[in-house]
Amino acid sequence: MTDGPAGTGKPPAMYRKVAADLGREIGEGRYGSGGRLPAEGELAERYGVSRGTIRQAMALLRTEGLIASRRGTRRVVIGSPRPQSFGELLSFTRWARSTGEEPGARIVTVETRPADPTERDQLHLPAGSEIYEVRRLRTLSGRPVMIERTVYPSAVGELIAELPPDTVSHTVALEESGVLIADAQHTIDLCRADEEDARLLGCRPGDPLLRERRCSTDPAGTPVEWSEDRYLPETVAFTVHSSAASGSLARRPADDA
Amino acid sequence: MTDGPAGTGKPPAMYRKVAADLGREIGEGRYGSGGRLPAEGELAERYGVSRGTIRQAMALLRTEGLIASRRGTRRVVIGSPRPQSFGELLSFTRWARSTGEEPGARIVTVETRPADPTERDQLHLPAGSEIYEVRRLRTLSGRPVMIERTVYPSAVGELIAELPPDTVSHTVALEESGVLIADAQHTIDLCRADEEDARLLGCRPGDPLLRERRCSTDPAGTPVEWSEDRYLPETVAFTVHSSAASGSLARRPADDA
DNA sequence: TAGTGGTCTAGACCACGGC
DNA sequence: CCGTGGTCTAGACCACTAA
Repeated sequence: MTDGPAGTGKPPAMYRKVAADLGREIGEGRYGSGGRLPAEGELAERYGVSRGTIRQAMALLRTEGLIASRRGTRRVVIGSPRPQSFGELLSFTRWARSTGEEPGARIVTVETRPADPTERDQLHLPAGSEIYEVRRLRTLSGRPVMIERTVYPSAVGELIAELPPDTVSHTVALEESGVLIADAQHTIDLCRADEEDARLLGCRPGDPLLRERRCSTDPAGTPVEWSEDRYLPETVAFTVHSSAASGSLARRPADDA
Repeated sequence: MTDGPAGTGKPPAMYRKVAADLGREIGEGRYGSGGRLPAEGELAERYGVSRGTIRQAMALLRTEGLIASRRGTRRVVIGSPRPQSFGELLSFTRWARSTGEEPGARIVTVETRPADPTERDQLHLPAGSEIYEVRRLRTLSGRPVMIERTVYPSAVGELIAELPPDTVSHTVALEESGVLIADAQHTIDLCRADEEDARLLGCRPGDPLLRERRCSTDPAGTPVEWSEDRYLPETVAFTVHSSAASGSLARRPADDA
């Protein structure tokens, strides 16, 4: 919830502290659902900062879908704090732990091969580039829930290949190697289990799966991974906030890829 | 793409114009994929505005997933402009038209009844409140693709009930009545077709459908609609951008509701 | 009318990246 | 080292809401 940029040890900016405070207070119900927040000026005085800093904090809370605002009236609470940070979105492991489940991973295949056209496009790679592909079966408390098929550009893949085979969280391992993820573009739709999916997940070929495809980039805008995750239904749902002010969700015609 | 607050006739703010310009230029490939944008100072001079205004524009482009930024280097292009505005996300009709398809709607049922607990919770209604429920079959060029089940609080429902029965876009009609939507919270998962879904969509009961549930609020934070849309697979996918700076997407344990 | 958020300015200092 | 974006300040004026 309203946490700073992924695990960098920097002292957080003031506006992040303010946003975190307000987010916590909103979660505690201090303002009630639909209640009004203090005015910008009042908060500026309370924290001893300028109005601009308060407004930065408010902008954060707004993109998180916690508050709505218009000219003329105080800001209004419209949501609860996300229990989930960006890190927990990208890392199955972190997400599972935050829900109290025990995450697991079983490597199915690891290979290096030339990137196909889709992979080259997603990862911004020139023709003929080699990529690393890792397929894993992910489990929650021992129960299979998802097939993860991740493609890394070779520079990143080499880091992955050196990990101990029992490493549960590749994302966390990459962070510890200095590979941070700053942005991701996701596509969510429905697909059918193939023979391999069915064997590993314990369902039948052709059974429907919830699919999330994702391309993640580092702070410099360089693609770091391209992943396709296939979930058993009844295990996860995705939630999104969108607003007229920013709008990060879109619908699009069904896939072809 | 980078458009102003839903169809209000106000002259757009300067930072929105700058963002729209840059978004268009990015779409035209002027900076290339992975290319660098002009520096803040250069843009401030070019547009004759202060650095703060340019930074507001950049913040917009950033939440849209178009650019990445870090201290020390110029901003980098990481995406293409969304072909889809917030309006096209909320309105099936507008979305369909923007893709060149002909949207249709067939009313299945309209009723008023007391809100159930889930509906009261989503719409912030007190116990005993009446709601309007509208079920419609949505089509693309005559082909059934989605079942829409929308619940409105009575004040909004009364407006809907007065519409001509052949009104295709309820969302647009509401806007014209002054009911604007500013924020929405979405949940995307997979569900199974019931008897009614199957009959209307031309599939079999139990067949998998892609489900989007949505609660939309007006600029004051008041809930305006609570909708559950069930799409035939192979007709749509959802795309989301998320970033460490803001993060509007989350994963959550499967549903119960 | 008084209070509020939306927009914008013109500065300042700092942290980081790349040369 | 210099250029860049990140953070913050202290003002200003306006548009809108609610009393």
